[in-house]
This record gives sequence, C-alpha cells and structure tokens, in this order.
Amino acid sequence: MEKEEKKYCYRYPHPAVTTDCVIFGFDGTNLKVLLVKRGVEPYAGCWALPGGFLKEDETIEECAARELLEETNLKTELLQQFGVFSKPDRDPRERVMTVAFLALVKYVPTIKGGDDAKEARWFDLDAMPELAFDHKDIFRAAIMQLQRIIHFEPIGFELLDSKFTMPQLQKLYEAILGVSFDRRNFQRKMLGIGILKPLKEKAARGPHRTASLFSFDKEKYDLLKSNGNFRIEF
Amino acid sequence: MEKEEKKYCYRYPHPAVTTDCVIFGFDGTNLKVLLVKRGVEPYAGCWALPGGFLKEDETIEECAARELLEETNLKTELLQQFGVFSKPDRDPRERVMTVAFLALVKYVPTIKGGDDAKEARWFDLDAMPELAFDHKDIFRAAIMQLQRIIHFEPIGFELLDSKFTMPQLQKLYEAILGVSFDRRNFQRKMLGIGILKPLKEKAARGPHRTASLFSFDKEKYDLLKSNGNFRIEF
DNA sequence: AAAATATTGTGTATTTTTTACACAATATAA
DNA sequence: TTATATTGTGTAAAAAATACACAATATTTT
Repeated sequence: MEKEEKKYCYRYPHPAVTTDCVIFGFDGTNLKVLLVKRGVEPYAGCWALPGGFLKEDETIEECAARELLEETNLKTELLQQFGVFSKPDRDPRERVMTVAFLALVKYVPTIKGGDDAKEARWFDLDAMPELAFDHKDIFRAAIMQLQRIIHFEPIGFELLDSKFTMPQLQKLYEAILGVSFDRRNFQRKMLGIGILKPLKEKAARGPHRTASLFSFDKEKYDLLKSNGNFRIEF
Repeated sequence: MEKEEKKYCYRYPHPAVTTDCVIFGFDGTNLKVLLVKRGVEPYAGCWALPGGFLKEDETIEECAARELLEETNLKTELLQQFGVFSKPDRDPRERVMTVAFLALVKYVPTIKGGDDAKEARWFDLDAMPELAFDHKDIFRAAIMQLQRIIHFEPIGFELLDSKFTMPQLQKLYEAILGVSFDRRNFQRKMLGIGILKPLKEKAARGPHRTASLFSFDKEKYDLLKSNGNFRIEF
C-alpha cells in the first residue's frame, strides 16, 4: 500500500469525499431499499449503500448521479442530498467524509449490477442486513428525510408507474409514513390537491372490481409549486 | 506558494473541506444575518459567511461550532447542516467543498470579532452586501431552510430572549415567513400548541398598554417532540 | 393634570376542513 | 353460478381556521 504513488499533495489534511445513495423503490406493496454487496475490503461481502468517490471535476450531485448509474443502471426520478456524515474514523482506510443522497426510482425487480459485477438487490425495510461503515445511520436518516419531504414533494409519482390507481398511491403513502388512512378521505384529499389527472382506463388486477387509473398532472404541479402552494398535510 | 511544504499526500485528488455558517439573529423587529469581512485574498475586504477549514480529527458539526465561536464569540442555540456546495471552481485557490450550516443565536448588537480581528456585523436581509465565493447561493438556500424548519422546530425560542411577549413572537414569525397574521388567531394557535408558559410579569416598552411575558416550556416541547406531535401549521 | 397616542387583551360567529362511517358494484377464481 | 375481494361513492358531525371590534392602559404631549 505504501508503495503506491501518492501524487496529490496538499499543505493541510484533506478528507476523501464520497457520495452514498439510499435508493427507494416501491413494488406495489412494500417500500424497498437497494443495496450492493461489497467486493473488496474493507467490509468485503457486506451489504452497503451504493456510492463512490468524488472525481476532480464533478459536483457532489454529479458524483451521486454517476455512481448510481454505474452501480445500478437505474434512472433516478429524484436525487437529493440530505446530510453529511463525517466521523473521522468511519472508514478504516483513511478519513472519508460522505454526502448522503436520497434517490427515488421506479421499481424493477432485478437490478443489473455495475461494471465491477457487484451483486445488487432490493431489501424490505424491515429485513435489512447488517450494513458496512456507518451506513445504518445514513439509512435511518434517509427514512426520516423521506417522511419529511413527502409533505413538500409529490414523491408518489416518482415511485409509481406513470399510470396508477388510487389504492396504489394510498398504499405507498401508508408504507412511507407507517400509518393507515381512510380510503374515502385519502382520495378526497389527493383529488383536492389538483395534481391528479383521472384517466378513462381501468386496471384489472384480481378477483374484484376494477380500479380506475390516474396520472400525474405535471403542469398543474409546476404551477402550484411556483406559487409556493404545494403542500400535503396528513 | 509552490515553496510551501506539502506534506499531506494521497493517491487520488481530495477536495479541501470547509464549513460556512449562515447565522440568524432577531433584534425585535428585523431578522438579521451575521457576516465577517475577509482579511485575506481571495475576496479580501469582501463580506462573507463565517467559516473555515475542517480539521483532521473533528466532525463537520464540530468544525462549524468551532469556527462560529472563533469568529463571532457567539453561543449557538441551534446549529444544523443544510447543504453541500461543491462546484469545482467555487474557490479560485484550489478545489474547496463547503458544508453549509444554519445557526440561530440570541441577538447582541455588537459582535466581538475573532482572533484574527476580523470585522463582524449584522445585516438586514434586504440590505446585504456583495458576498465572497458562492455565499449568495448559500445564503438563499439558508433562508429557504429556515422557512422550512419553522414548521418543525420551535425556532422562536432560539432567537428570542428567554422571556418574550406574544407580539415579539409574532413579529419574528412574520419576519421569517414574510407574511402577516391576525393577532388574535396567532395567539390562539401558539397557546394551543402548549409549549408557552405564561409568566406573571409584564414588559413595559412604550406609550401603550403593557404586554405579558411568556417563556418556552421545554419539558412540554420535548414530550411533544418525542411523541412526534410537534408541528406548526400556518 | 388632562388628553392624545399607540399598542395590548380579549370573544364570538362564520366558514372551511377533517373525520367517521356503510353499502352497492364488479372482476376474477372456485 | 356463486363466492370473494376490493373498488366506487356521499353525508353528517366535529374540529379548526378565519374574520372581525372595542375596551384597557402605559407613556408622551399639551
């Protein structure tokens, strides 16, 4: 290790900087998180949040987007930083500070891992494995962030298919907030916000009455957002 | 410059890391921000957010608290990170990434500058000077963060004296949110939350009727907070 | 000493929003 | 054909938000 060429030199100590992404997906019933299995030490074989080192000419946002694509081949619907984790000894190799990102993606069951053929898969929130580094702390902070931003961002539409039923939307909100809503009141509230477009189509999915489909009305959302009038209270 | 000893060497490029604090105070009428005048290049003589470089063995939070104390001699009532600013060219010297903090302090008119005798003073939000680096962006993000957290944190009590009147509290909320409230409805809402202790004392301050004083009931607040029931809607 | 001024304390009626709640319709599976 | 599970739909009651006005009082001015 000491033999490696060290060509980046500074007068003062600089930490290494990484991004780590907590990627949420929704399979229709459960909220899930995407983890990758580490191939190298430290924590080889351990599950971890996807992430990697900041490059010289990219912003922290560009780094997160690049790493996420490289490791999971997923397109993000929302990617937002929510915290810096900087305990000096959080990485045994050297000082590494990480900027944590919350990512929302449309769920696809099987993830094609990254270039380095890392295994990647979804975990239910209540069946998470041990995580490398301080990733458990980052994960916990991400859940709280998700519960916070649900009031200010239409995150349902990032996580659901472009056409979805009201019960699907409700299940998603219930999964994120860990509560349950009255079906009729939930629907009234959502429609009242004015960013749902009712479609003519229906979605048949089982031995019961068919649910109608909706889509996200992005124009109306952008209008509300720009007027500062978008807010969902529960 | 090139003659300086460069003793911290790495295999890959590492950015320098700083913290910058957007420090808010309230003088009873206006919300204010504390700025320091830079003594050295780059941007010598220019106003900037107080901040400085991360040391080897401190977390980013410890760095922010240390820098804030060193540069302003103020005790913070609330200190919370809200964003990373990382454009590769934001500092002309070298790559410097900054973690931005929001700080709330009890207002004192005159600030005793830091060790390096930097000038430090309060500015009204609508009379800010030009700022160094990308500090204008950081400042704007801080205002938005403040407007966001006012719904989840009792920030009035961080910014006001330990005893305060209802009109003072109202003026503060109005200053932060940029709106005005009906006096009676504001009082009813605030008292309804249940974290205000009415005091026997009164505060005489002018040619008019005296206002009663209140204090913050931290015990009740902690109780509400731990039950997840603290939220102020406007 | 009296009057003027500015600001505080206080309550109610109206509107809006939230909550609680039940039964008929229908797509599939048995 | 029947059973099953889930959807669509409306109303009444409770709670919360809003709009609004006048009497009280500490200081300053006359």
